Amino acid sequence: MGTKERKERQKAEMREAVLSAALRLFSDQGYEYVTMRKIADEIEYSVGTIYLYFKDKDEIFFELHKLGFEEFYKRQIAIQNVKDPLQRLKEHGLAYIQFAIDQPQYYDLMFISRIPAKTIKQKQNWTSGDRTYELLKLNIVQAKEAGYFKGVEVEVAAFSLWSFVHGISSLFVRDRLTTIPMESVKSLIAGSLSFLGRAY
Amino acid sequence: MGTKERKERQKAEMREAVLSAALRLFSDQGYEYVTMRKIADEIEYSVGTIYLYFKDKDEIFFELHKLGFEEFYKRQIAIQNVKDPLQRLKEHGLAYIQFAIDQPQYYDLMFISRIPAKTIKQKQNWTSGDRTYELLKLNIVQAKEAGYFKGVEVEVAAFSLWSFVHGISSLFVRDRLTTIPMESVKSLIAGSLSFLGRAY
Amino acid sequence: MGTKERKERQKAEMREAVLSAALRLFSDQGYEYVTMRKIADEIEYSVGTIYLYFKDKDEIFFELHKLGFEEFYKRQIAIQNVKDPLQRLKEHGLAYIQFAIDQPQYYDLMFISRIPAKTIKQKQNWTSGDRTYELLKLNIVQAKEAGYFKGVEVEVAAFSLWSFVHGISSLFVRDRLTTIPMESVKSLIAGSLSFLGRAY
Amino acid sequence: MGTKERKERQKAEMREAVLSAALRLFSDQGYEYVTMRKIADEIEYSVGTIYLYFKDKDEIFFELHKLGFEEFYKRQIAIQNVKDPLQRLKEHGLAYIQFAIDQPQYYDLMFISRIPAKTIKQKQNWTSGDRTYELLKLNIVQAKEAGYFKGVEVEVAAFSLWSFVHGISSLFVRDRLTTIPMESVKSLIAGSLSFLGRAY
DNA sequence: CATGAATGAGAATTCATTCAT
DNA sequence: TATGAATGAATTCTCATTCAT
Repeated sequence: MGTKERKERQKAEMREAVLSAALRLFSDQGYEYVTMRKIADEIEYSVGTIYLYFKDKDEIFFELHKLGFEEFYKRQIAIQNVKDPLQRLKEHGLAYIQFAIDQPQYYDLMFISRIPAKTIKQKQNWTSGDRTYELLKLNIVQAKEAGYFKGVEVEVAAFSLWSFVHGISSLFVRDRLTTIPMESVKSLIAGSLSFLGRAY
Repeated sequence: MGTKERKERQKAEMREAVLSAALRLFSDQGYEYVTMRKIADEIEYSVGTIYLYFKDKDEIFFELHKLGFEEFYKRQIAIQNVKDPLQRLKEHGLAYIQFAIDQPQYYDLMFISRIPAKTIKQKQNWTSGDRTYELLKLNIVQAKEAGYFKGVEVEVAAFSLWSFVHGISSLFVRDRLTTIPMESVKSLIAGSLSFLGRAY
Repeated sequence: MGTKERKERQKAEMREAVLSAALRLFSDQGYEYVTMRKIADEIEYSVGTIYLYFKDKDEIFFELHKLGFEEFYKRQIAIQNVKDPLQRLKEHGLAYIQFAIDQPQYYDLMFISRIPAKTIKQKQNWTSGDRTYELLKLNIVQAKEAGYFKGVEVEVAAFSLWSFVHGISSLFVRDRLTTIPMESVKSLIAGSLSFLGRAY
Repeated sequence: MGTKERKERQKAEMREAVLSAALRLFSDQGYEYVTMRKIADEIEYSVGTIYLYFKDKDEIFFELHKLGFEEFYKRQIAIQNVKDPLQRLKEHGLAYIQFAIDQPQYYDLMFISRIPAKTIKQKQNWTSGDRTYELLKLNIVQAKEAGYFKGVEVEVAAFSLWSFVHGISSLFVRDRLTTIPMESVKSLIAGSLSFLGRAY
């Protein structure tokens, strides 16, 4: 019977609808502004219905967290097929920032926002964060083998690169670049990345 | 009679007590989770008492904002007497990060947190932020005159440096460095700064 | 299925319950002393529940205002089919006072109480008040045509009659007639009206 | 020693200052708007000081009540020396309305406002109100003896006259006469009184 | 006499969550 | 599955009143 499957698909669709509404609201007005009622209004269901799909408000945000990290890690993996180690490293950084540009709400949620303390289970996500960091270090090691990063410890290089892209991303996501004309932000970012390249 | 003076001192102390409790809570739990009651409990006074010293919740956060930027700018200014342009630039970055390390709660409030939209008066503070950015650019121009940053636009360099120190600071402030043993964080930061120096 | 209808009826009943509790309290204790909690206690629901039916406290009082004026105007209209102009005028006055006697709480709300300044929309209600006044003047004009009110300006007559019935009504509504035995109040009022009739 | 006297005078002056500030605020924005702090600000003393002169907020309004009735009764008495009974009666009504015009805050407080239930002692004031009513009836009796009010019971006539002047006064005090151009209010009132005179 | 500091009680309003239908 | 009704707990803020100085 496909009935079961259909039901599951419907269930999944409903969950997605809730999540995307929550993410939209979150990004529009900030975490504190998202109320269950607003999510319900957004998807045109009653408040109670949401509780059929999610245990509580926290679960919604935990799920968003998870989805964000999945999408994020997927992009990181996609980079790994680039052959040249240095090129791969650059693409890595670009992909990181591109994620922040494409999905600022997720970036905010994942790397900037304070998440309700209750959610300890996040361990799981951080694993995902850690995986990314390990990937970065791996790429640096390989770049070193190819002759780059002479005299720089792997840890130091990894931390530097991460800080750099996170700095750019969070300034972007939190609109701290209002001083700078929006049109030139992209070229500015590109410039910054190549400037950093001088240190390799 | 020093009566009047004493009273004023007491008044100032009370304001300070409220502010420091608020800052502590704010940084622990985020703006939206700090309630007047929590602040009152923290200082062991009744809620109403806070209203004798601050008009409303916003005023407390506005005041913290202001104090933070004052301290921040003071540190920036202190650097300017360093003669060598490159050295000055390095100290500039170090001072920025040092502020985040010494005053993580302020750094959070000033550069990471979403601030209540109401507070428009903040212009004043952002001016302070802008002043700092102008200072950074000035220092870069002077470093260029001394032969550094060849082939790098001032804007690009400024943005890169700012992103870098902000990245480091916010990873530190938001405890994203738990992976890394706390003892080595300092040397890691130093290493990073000198790594970036290779790009000048 | 009458389910929908029943629900709507229930909703209407709840609104009515809130309104009637509010009116009762309002008239007992005055607008400023009626709190949402008191209304809630009165109807034995939680405070929050009231907000499911009314946007805020003001809306409750605005609604009462509206209902009061509707009932009031309905009574005025009913009089208009009396043929004889003088008789009509007398009935007009009687109906006015009768409304105050039947619905002292509404009368209080509509013609005596100070109403929250916010409620500007009241225009709508005052229009209703104005309509009544216009009706009164019309009736006087017609009574004049029938030979009454000789040598008295319409405006003066209208104001006099209005003052008179309002005076009676508000003394009654605000219990200023305690001196007078309640049984004889009615005949007193009747006597007053016929006394005034001598002036026509 | 005049010391004691001076002290008492000062005390009386202070009480007066509080009372007049309270009355001013009361008339500006309504009873509920008068807070102890606002009274204190108005007289430029601290809140606590008021409690040295008045037991609590109620006492202030009770006192105002009393003063109002004293002034009111004084005016009524002043009329009594008019010889002609009818003329005296007319002056009586005029004086009543004039009081409402001169002291709308007092009139409001005394004859319209709901007073906090606590204040039961008001008996005392009502005595004053009663005295006035007795005076009115006395004047009517004397007017009857002079041939007026033929066929009208004293009670009815008294109630009618009182209702009439109270109606006028309260419409005036509560600004229900906005429809009517303020300039013509006075002549309107005069007209009304003489209109009523036709019924004597 | 005068005050400034402090507070408890209470105001309107919001919201996550539950539950009978 | 979906909902609408209901609520308790929490929020910010106000105010009459007390009291040590």
